[in-house]
Amino acid sequence: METENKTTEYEPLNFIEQIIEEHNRTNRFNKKVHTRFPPEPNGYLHIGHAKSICLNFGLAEKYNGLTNLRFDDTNPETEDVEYVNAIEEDVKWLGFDWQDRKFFASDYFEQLYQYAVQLIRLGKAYVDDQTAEEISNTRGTPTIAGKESPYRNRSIEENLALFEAMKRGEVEEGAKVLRAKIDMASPNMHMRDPVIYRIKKTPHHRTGTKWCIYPMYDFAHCLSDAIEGITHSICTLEFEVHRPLYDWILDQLGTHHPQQIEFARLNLTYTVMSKRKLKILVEQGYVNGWDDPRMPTISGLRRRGYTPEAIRNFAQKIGVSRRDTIVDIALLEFSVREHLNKICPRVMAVLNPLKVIITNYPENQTENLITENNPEDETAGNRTIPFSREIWIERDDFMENPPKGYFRLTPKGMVRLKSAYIIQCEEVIKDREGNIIELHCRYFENSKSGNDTSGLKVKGTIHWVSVAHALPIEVRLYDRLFEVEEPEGHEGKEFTEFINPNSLQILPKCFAEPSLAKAKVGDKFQFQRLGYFCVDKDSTPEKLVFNRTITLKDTWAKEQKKNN
RNA sequence: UGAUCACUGGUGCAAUUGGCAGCACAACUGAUUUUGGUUCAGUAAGUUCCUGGUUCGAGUCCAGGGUGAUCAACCA
Repeated sequence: METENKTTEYEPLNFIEQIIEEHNRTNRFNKKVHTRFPPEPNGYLHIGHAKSICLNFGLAEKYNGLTNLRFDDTNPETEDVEYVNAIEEDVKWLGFDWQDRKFFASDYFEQLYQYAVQLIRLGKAYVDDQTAEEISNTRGTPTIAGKESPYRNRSIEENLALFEAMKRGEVEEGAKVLRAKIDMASPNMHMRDPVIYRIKKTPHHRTGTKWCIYPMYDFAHCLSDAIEGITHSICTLEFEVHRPLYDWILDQLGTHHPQQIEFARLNLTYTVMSKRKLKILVEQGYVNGWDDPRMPTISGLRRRGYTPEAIRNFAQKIGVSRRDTIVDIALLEFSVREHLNKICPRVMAVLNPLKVIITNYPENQTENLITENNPEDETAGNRTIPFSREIWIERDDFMENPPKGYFRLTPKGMVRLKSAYIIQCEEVIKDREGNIIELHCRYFENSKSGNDTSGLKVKGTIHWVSVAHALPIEVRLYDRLFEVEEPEGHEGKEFTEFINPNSLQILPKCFAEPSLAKAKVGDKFQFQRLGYFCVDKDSTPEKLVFNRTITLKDTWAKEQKKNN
């Protein structure tokens, strides 16, 4: 019984929040927090971006600030509106709102140009006529200083005239660039007179052919942040070595000066995350598009049946730090299960059907049995399910020679049909090859769920679907896309060599209870005892297609695996 | 052989900033259960990378070492 004061509420802050609170203490940004999420519209967002989105919007929310959505569209060769739209949809779906603050770096091309002119006037930038190769060759290495360009000391007037000519399109692509004049001997390669403008005579998806010079990331990003009044410019660790340049440009130009803060990008076991590798998966046909449910893209996760809440909770749980780490995908899976368990109605569906004939049940009788929709949610209510003489059960739920501890159906064994009766297996019917094709069972009329006077005690309860009322459905089972925890970085081996050949299993002939007939694309259910499933967009009026989002935890399967 | 940044149970993050190393996931027991789910109770798991220093006291500060990551596109 020590001092109780230890338990006074103290919410630990992550390192970014600590920085923000320090800024607030010292009044660096007038106690304001204004972040931004700055994707380049050249690909689809993935779960790693989700971490960044949750961070940026979450921080602003916590400190009563704002977050801008800004497309970093300074390279017309790779960017497209298609991506702009997809990105907006994904951010919205995750539950974040940038209100009227959707911006584009291309909105600032004129201002950025003026800033570049100002830099030239300050004698801090020059036009270089060297080729890309020459620039590269004279940059030096981390241990050897670079060589100054022969064009480095042109007069301000000449630089101004040349840059103007570049802007007017009078210079060939690649013939000249604008470089910041910093220090060719800097131990930081990014400070060795970085290129800040290059000529590209490619139409831009928003500005068309108005511009033929485009700012480089380092020049455009810091100034876009400054223009928007960003306070905390949060980016990933690889930009850490860019920070001196970020600061240098803003210092020279004397603008508003946000604080760049770097954090470690998300890595997940059994997953690849780089845009380049995801692109390979799509383009080489390892998956069926960017929204394939096996992809770690936001659109893939959405189609797979993940919820925004699950992803946000996941982002919360993994935290944020500056260490290069790899998060166990089990944590993501835990997050979906946790949320889906709360919200999903329970239904019955049989994936690998085995027919059971209840020999002592009247031939043309149908009973409507009552069952609860969700034991986790009292308000979810009940529904009825039809029961009749012939039912489908899961093939796995019957074993002729069961291992110890198996408590489903066995020859002469008894089992409870969920929300229905206890049955006993009396006869196993096989075909000529010895495959089990049918089970003959009897049921105990007085064992009806909710009204059981049989006194029978059974260990197992299994799910079932009435044959006469069954709704045929297609089910797609997904497993991890890779067979190893870390598919990347194996010497002499491509990450594609680790692809799990069984990551997708299509079951075209499954049966669901009839209540599912009115399910719509995106609807989510727990198929009792099997997992969480959602209706895929490939569904047709004739046939619903379900994606398995994630299995239920299965301690029995785990035990069996161990015993193998 | 350069610069910068990181090292805390298997994994990811904490430790009220110098005061008894804790949470979650994963793992393992058991109870409950008409889902082998959920829930509940519990167990195990750490030389806080190493060595030294400062201090009454170091995961935290200092020095040296080790390991890892990042950086040499007219990509972002």
